[in-house]
Amino acid sequence: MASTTGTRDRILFASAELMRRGGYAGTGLKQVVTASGAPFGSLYHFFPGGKEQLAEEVLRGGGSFFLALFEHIADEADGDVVAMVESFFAGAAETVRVTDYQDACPIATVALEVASTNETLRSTCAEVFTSWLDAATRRFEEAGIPKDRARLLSLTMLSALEGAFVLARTLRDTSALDAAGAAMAHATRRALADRG
Amino acid sequence: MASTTGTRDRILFASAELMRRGGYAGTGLKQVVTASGAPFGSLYHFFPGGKEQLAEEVLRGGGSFFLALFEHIADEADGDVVAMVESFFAGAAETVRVTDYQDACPIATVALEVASTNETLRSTCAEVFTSWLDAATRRFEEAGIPKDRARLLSLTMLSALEGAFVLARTLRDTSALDAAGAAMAHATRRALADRG
DNA sequence: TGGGGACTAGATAGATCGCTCTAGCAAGAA
DNA sequence: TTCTTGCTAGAGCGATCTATCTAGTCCCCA
Repeated sequence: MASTTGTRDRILFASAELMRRGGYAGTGLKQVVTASGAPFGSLYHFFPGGKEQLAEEVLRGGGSFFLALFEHIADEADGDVVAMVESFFAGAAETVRVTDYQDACPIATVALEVASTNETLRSTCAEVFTSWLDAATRRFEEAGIPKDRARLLSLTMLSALEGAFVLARTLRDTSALDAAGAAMAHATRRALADRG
Repeated sequence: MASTTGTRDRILFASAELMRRGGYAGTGLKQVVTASGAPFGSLYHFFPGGKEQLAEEVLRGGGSFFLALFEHIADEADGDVVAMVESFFAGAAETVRVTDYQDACPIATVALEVASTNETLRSTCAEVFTSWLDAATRRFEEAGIPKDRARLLSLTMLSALEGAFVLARTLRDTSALDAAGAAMAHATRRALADRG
């Protein structure tokens, strides 16, 4: 049924936006039903596991979306991993600006909040981050960078991206993303130059 | 009065720990009084502005502490900014490990959470981040790196640190901090080599 | 046409939230 | 002593939280 999927998706979409911006504890289920226009009963019909299940699906959904975005940018760069990195950071900066410094990483806000307080959600976030790291590592390896080096480069790149998101949202300024992007492009260039 | 200051500080200390780990919305005032052992009445005696004032002081306190830590490490490195960067990331990784992946950046969890939901606390976080960036920029400049370049390097370094904290806490693994630290040490070396 | 599953709708429970209030205690000042 | 000030102590307010529960509606299919 079309409306069935619609309601469930509207709940997920609204939750994703609210949690990405305000965190897990900061997002109330009342807010979710109001923002999504869905009836309260539907929330527990589609997500019998309650708020935690809802958050889990939001995290996985955001993870898949971001992964797909990365793969798309990587495909477009067509093997040029330096261009890929530059394009990825530039796109991130653009998104942050366009959304008035509200939308950055889909899971980081929740990830930090639940890391010490909710083991289920922490491990979900860990899986998502790992899927991103695996994707980036694969692209770097395909460009000829040795496996270990590619992994370190991916860790560094994702760290720089996540941290720049924190600074950008807080300072309302994308210069951290610009600086981090330039530095990561150079690190990638160096890794390419070092390859055998 | 000694006990006066003691109670106030105990409230601040307990709040700092709880908010650093669980965020602003995720930390209840009941939790704070329980953890600190302070009576509820004292909380509003010392912090008449309520939870928001408490958070503001927690953020500023954490900011000062972290700044002092950075300055201490910078002093110990005695002008060698590469050693300073390496020592800073290594110390961060050590702290994260020792606290079982609970204590990393004192303000990042709250910063992400309030960036879009509480303008007062967002700007407090912005001031703290700016104070750190200023301190780092000054150290890089003193090592002979031109002002603009020093600023970009500081932005990149803080981004990498904050993001590596996110990954470390979520993945329960400090390899992001190790990778980011090595990359930032190299970026610093390069900035030094480029100087006039 | 009638039965059944999917979904809507919202009242309500029970706990917890931030916060206010009053009362009392301890110690220095007059 | 007596008064004042700073702090302790916790009951309790109204609001909001997550979650449950019962009814009712809709539509497909037999």
